[in-house]
Parts: sequence; C-alpha cells; structure tokens
Amino acid sequence: MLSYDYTKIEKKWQKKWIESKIFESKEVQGKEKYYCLSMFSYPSGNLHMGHFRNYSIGDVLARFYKMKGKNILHPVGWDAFGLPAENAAIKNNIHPFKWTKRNINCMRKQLKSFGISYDWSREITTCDPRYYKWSQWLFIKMWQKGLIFRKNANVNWCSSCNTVLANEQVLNGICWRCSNRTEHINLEQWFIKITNYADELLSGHKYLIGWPKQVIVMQKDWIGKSFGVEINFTLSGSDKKLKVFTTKPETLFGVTFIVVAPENEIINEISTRIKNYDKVLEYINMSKEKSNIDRVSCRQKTGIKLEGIMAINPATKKRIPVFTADYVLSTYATGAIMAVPAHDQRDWEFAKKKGIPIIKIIANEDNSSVDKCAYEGEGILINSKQFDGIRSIEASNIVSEWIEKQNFGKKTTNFKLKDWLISRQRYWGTPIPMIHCKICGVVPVLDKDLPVILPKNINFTGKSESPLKSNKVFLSVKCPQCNMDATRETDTMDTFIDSSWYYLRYCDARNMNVAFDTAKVNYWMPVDQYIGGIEHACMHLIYSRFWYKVMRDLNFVKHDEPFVNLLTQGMVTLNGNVMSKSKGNIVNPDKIIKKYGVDTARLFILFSGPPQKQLDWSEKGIEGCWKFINRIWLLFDMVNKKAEIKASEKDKSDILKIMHQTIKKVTINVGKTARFNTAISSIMELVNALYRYKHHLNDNGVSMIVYKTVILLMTPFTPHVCEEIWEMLGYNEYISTHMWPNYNENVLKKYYVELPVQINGKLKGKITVSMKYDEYEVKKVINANEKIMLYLKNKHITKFIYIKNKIISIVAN
RNA sequence: GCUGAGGUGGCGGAAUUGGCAUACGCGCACGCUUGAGGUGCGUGUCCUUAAUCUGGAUGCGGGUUCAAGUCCCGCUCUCAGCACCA
Repeated sequence: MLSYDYTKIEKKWQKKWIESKIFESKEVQGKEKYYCLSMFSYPSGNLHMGHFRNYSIGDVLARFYKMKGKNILHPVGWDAFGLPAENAAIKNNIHPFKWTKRNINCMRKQLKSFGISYDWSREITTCDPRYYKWSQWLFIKMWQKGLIFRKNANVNWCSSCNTVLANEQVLNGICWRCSNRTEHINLEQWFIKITNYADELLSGHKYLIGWPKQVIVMQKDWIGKSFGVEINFTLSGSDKKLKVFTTKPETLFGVTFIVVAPENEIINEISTRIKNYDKVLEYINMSKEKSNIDRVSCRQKTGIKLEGIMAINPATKKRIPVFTADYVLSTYATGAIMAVPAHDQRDWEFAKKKGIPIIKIIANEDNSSVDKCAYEGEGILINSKQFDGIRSIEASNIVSEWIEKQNFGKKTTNFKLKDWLISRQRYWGTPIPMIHCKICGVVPVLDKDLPVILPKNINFTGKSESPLKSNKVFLSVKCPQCNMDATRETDTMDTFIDSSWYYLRYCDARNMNVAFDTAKVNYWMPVDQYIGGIEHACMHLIYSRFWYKVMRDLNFVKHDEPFVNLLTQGMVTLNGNVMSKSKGNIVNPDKIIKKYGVDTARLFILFSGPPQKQLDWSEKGIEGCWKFINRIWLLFDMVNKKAEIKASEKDKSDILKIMHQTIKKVTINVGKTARFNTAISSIMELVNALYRYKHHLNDNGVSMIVYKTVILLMTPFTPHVCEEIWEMLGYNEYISTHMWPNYNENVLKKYYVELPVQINGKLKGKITVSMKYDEYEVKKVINANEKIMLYLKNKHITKFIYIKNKIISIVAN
C-alpha cells in the first residue's frame, strides 16, 4: 500500500464531525467539565503558523480530555473590532464592516480545514451588535458601580493611529500597534478604575499555580507595588506644603534638596514666588517637547532651581533648595522627590552637577566614600541624631513611625499601575453607551435602548477626531433623564474591553436576554486551560483578570480568577526571524497542509519541541512526521496478516509491557505536563517496537491490541487518520469519542531489574537481579560476575552502596 | 542597570527530579530493494581508539557526594521583560 490519501480522509472526517455535532457542548450537571480556550484571533486576513500552533495545542488538550470522559467546552470566535479594519477603510475605500466580514469568512474556511474540535455553534464575533450590546451593558453596570469615570489627563497619543492609548499599550514611548512614537497631550478621557483592584491583582497571583512564572513576574513588575512614606515638606514663606514619596524614609536626614516634576501643579501654584519663573517655564516647555524616548535615553540629568523657593527638611530643620527636573516623573506617586544624593545615584549625579552638598547617612563596614558615586547598600545610620547607630533596615520602620508621630507624613503604598484609559477616537469599536446632557451631565443609555448601534454611513477622514462626530443622526439623541436634546458620546471602547469578557459569552453565546446566564457561566468557568502568546502578559491577561473580579463583585460569577492554567506558546519563526508580511517570510499553513495534510502539520508542530519554546520552521523536520504517520498507516495491513510463526510468550509480554508504559507516559505528558513532544516520541518508540515484533503475528491478537492502542494514543495529535483507521478496523463509532486507554500497573510491574554497577563512580558493568534481592543477595551475584570481579581484583572494597532497584556503587582501592 | 529564563551532538530536542548522559526525530555514511532516481527496509553515527580496551565530554572554574546535566559558590555568554517608579 502506498502513502495514504490525506486530502480525502481529512475532508471526510471534518464533514462528519460537523454533521454529527460530536464537539458541540451542553452543560451536564455532575459531569466533570473542561473548558479549553485558545485566545481568539483578530481577523487580519489569514491565519499563520502561530495561529496554527495555538489551535493545535488547544485541540490536543480538548480531544485528550474528551477521551478521558470530561465534558468539553472548546469554543471559537473573532476579536473583530480594531484599527487595521479602519485603516484599510481609509486606504482602500472598503468599509471596515465589509473588510472584517470578508476576512472572517476567509479565515473560518481556513480554520475549518485544520479540523479542530471546536463547538462552532458558539462562534462569536465582537463587532456583531448581538455581542457588543453586552459590552455596552457591562460598561454601564461598571459605571453604575462607580468604576468608570471621566477626567482630563495627560494621556498617550499616537498620531499615526489617531487615538489615545492606555499605558499598557505604550512600550518605551512606542505605540504597541504601529511602532510610532507617542506624545503626551491633555485630553478629557474615559477611564476604568483598575487601580481599585491593584492589590488583588497581585495577591491573586498565588492562586495562579498553573501560570508560567515569567508572566506572573511581568505582571508583578507592571503593577509595581512599593511601600514607603509620604512626607510633607514646608515651603518657606508659603503656606503650601510639598508632598513627596519615598521608599527610604531612613535617609531623611540626608535630604539636601527637593525635585519636582516639570508637570507638577505646584509650580503653577507658587509661580508668583519663583523669581526666575520665566526661565523655569522655558525649561518646562523644553522638556515637554522632548519625546518620552529622549527623556529616557538621555541619561544626562538636567534641571533648574526654583529661585526664591526653599523647603525645610523636617528632620534637620535646614533650608534646602527646590528644583524642577525631568528625571522626576509626574505620573508616579506625588510627582516630587526628596533627594538623598549620598544614597541614590540619580540624585548624586544631579547634586554633583548643581554643586549641592552630599551628606552621608548610611555607613557600611568598609566605610566606603560617596565621593565617586552614591552608596545604595545597607549599613548603620550616621548624621541622623537620635537614630545614629541603628541599622538601616530596622531604621526604615523606626523613622517612618517617628515621621507619623511628628505629624509630617504617613506610611503609604504606591503602584505603577494606572487607571485604564478605555476611550478611543476611532470608528471601528464598540460605541460607548453614554449621553451628554447639558442639564443632567453624563447619563448612561437605558437598557431598553441597547445596543447603541455603530452607524455604517461614516466618512473616514483619517483626521484626529472621532469619526462618529461626522454623523449627525447618530449624534443627536434625547436625554434619558430629562428628555431634552442631548448628544451621544462619540468615542469608542478600547478593543481590549471586548476581549476582557468573551470567555464568559462563550458559556452562553446565543442568549438574547442577558450577557450570559450565571448558572451556565458558573458551570463552565473558570477556564481550565488558556493558551496564547506571551505578548498579552501585561495587557489582555491583566485586563481580563480585573474584569472578572468586577464581574464577581457584581455577583455575575463566583470565582476569583478566570484562567486556572495558562500556556504561553512560543513563536514560530523562519531561520530565527519572526514571520511577518513586511519581511515576506510567512509560511502559509495552507501550503503545508496541501503538501502533507493537516495531521502531519500538527504532528510536526507539536513534536518539534515543548509548546512554550520558540520553534523554527523547517521542511526537513516535517518529513519525519510524514514518514511516521505512513508507518502507522502501513502497519494496518501488517497486523491483519496472519503469520506462520508463533510469537513467543516473552515477546508478547514484552510488547504489552511497552504498550502499558507508553499509555502511562503519554497520559502524563499530555494531561499533566503538556510535553507533547515527549508524548509523541514515546508513541514512536512503541511503533518501532511493533515493527520489530511484526515478524511473528500468530499471537492471539496481541499485535492488534497494541496497534489499536497506538491509534487511540495518536488521536489527539493526528485525529483524521486515526478516525479513518478506526473505521477500517471495523468500528462504527468515532474514535474521538472513544475512551482513552488505561494502563495496568500490574503489567508494568517488573520482577527483574537491570542494575548498573559503578566502581569508583564509573560504570563498569550491569547485572540483572530479582527486584526483591537484598544487599547480601546482590553481592552474591556480583561475586559471580567475572567481568566485574576483574575490576575488583587486588582491590579492597571500602564501601558498597546498593540503592534498591536503581544502582550499585562500589568504592575500592 | 534591575528582574526572570536558559547554555546538552552537525540540527530540533530527551534524561522517572541526585542514580546507565545524548531517548525520539532530522541530517550524514554504508548496505539491501530499484533499470535509474525517489520511496521503503537494515546497520552505523559525541570525542579518543585497531578495539566491545582505556580515557574524556552537558558554557568556564571550583565545591559537596559512593554518584552531579541536575545541588552549592564564583565567572561568562544568550534570550525575554522592565527601564530615571524615588
């Protein structure tokens, strides 16, 4: 028999799976559920290898647990709002709706050819009013809870995307989507109080045992909690106090100047007292013009003294100068610092430049000087009056309490995490369901008027204004409270809102009355396995966790965390390069599927390495997987042939033992450790063993038992060919719904074991002994072993170590 | 700079958690099959070696141990994230 006809087989089973609805899910009380979720995709046009890997990993798990008897939810959908659609509209004069729909149709077709075990009846699309109605509804619920607010703020603006961006979406001053430099501008915007949950987002990490450590660390850094003290500095000749935040209160006696951020309000408030205000203003404008990148990359510290302003160090009562400098950020803590040049390198550099005194407060054992650089380590306090001699670690708390008692400061915690800016000045997103009324202020749209439909007739100007503003019909509305003429909000929501709750909609995707039924959500949630790229560590995965906690506090769901286990799959590269359209190095999964079939493509992508690791695509590697599937295919005829020679009892029991070992290994590698590569290699070993065994098949069906096991074990990896062989073997049922094979520990039980014998740490031989043997009996066997005894000739045994069933280690000289 | 993860053949990667390093696959070499090529099958493939002797190899250097890829100390390189966060 020649190689198998994968095209025919794959089409056949994909059709059957859909028609028979075997992968459609229903809540079954009492049956253990398994919610398997691959991150849904943005419909950019076509699926690439990264998608293919993502879905293949999810599919292995969904299929495995289905065979293990669990009730599976394995849904699929589209994260369909977003900028590319709108940019395509401006560029190619195609409506975003049309563009998106076309792409989804194309990608759905492609996705169906992958044969993933999705429940297609639950497919969702976020740009569908039946979906975004509920995004709006949830938005209003959050508004009513006081979690959404408007404020004028210094926000990130991307002039290429023509919209504001959340902090998470700006990396190093660069827009996450288009890689343009962003600017800071002042705008009135919509925010969600994610900071209310900052503490819980951190403490919740302890429940996320099934998450990669890397993601937890990244989130922790992003949330950035730090403990410290807020201290009020009196400004001489003014009733104004200046608030600073410090994590090192013990260095208070070494504060020799104060620095406020150029954007700090206080400068404006005390402007009449600043003698060189013109020059200060000049500096402020200069630093405003510097982009984020310049401020960060140019480590040379600049700044200007506020002449005529002095602060008083509350500990030393000394008058100290006040500066403004852009090495202090306006956006963190109070936007002002107390500078301790002796023990902070940044302050040290600034002090050196400006000729400010440097007073040493912490002395270490070496009594190292602070002339060359700041000393940032621990030590004993000096020059600190009553606190002299205390160790700095202990002094932190002692001084904090003293500060509180003296009433010029209090202990606080600060977060780097800022509130989530959720409004966008773009068209292709969920309309924010709010109304501006001159009398009533900001009023939410009534439930009965939802959804606020995104109008289709819009001019895409590409100008920096919300496109919805151009639609007068959309704009004019009656106020739901006073019924007077009012205007609609024209900003749309950040698409990360759509993706913050889609996993809940999957649990009840067709409900027209509520966003989701609580009972259904509580049946399926939390997601047992989430699979996606690590690039979402500090965006989607923080937003979703936050959103879920709000849902919990609204009594919509009952758990604390939405995703129990997270698998971050590695990228698929070509010659080490990220595949991208601009580089023109995209390997299209369609092409591979055409050449080898889906089963082979899946097998290769899963076999090449652990799913978390980056995978470099190679045609060479895929050949091996193709060969392996063919070897299994060819075995069908071989196991069906009756041979003349009888199989020996030992051969039969040997191969059965290998089979049970393989079942055990695959079960653990798939179910527990998600090491699909080693699972597959152990099945390869079993197939190799069966090939070696094939010479004597007159064996009461032993080879058939082994063969069937191979097919069952391969089903999560190569489902199409396994269904086909299963049918050829005479079964009427789907192998996809067949029970996963069990292994029998009794068969695995060994009675004899091969023990390596080490002499002075080097392997010198092996002996086979009964597993029951004690040291005395093992010694007897060794004494009878000529080869080993040769090494021990004329030697004195000083140590004899026998680790039962593992190893023998002899020390002799 | 800080944080985290890593470094094992020509390559992708294994190693039951301290117990036979290099499983499985790719590649390569040789043989068989074939008119030839491909496929398929078989054998071999870390270095040293005539050898199945003997040594030596898991980034480098040291340590603990009967025994170290795995544990400890010190370097070094790579990748990822954050980056003036007071």
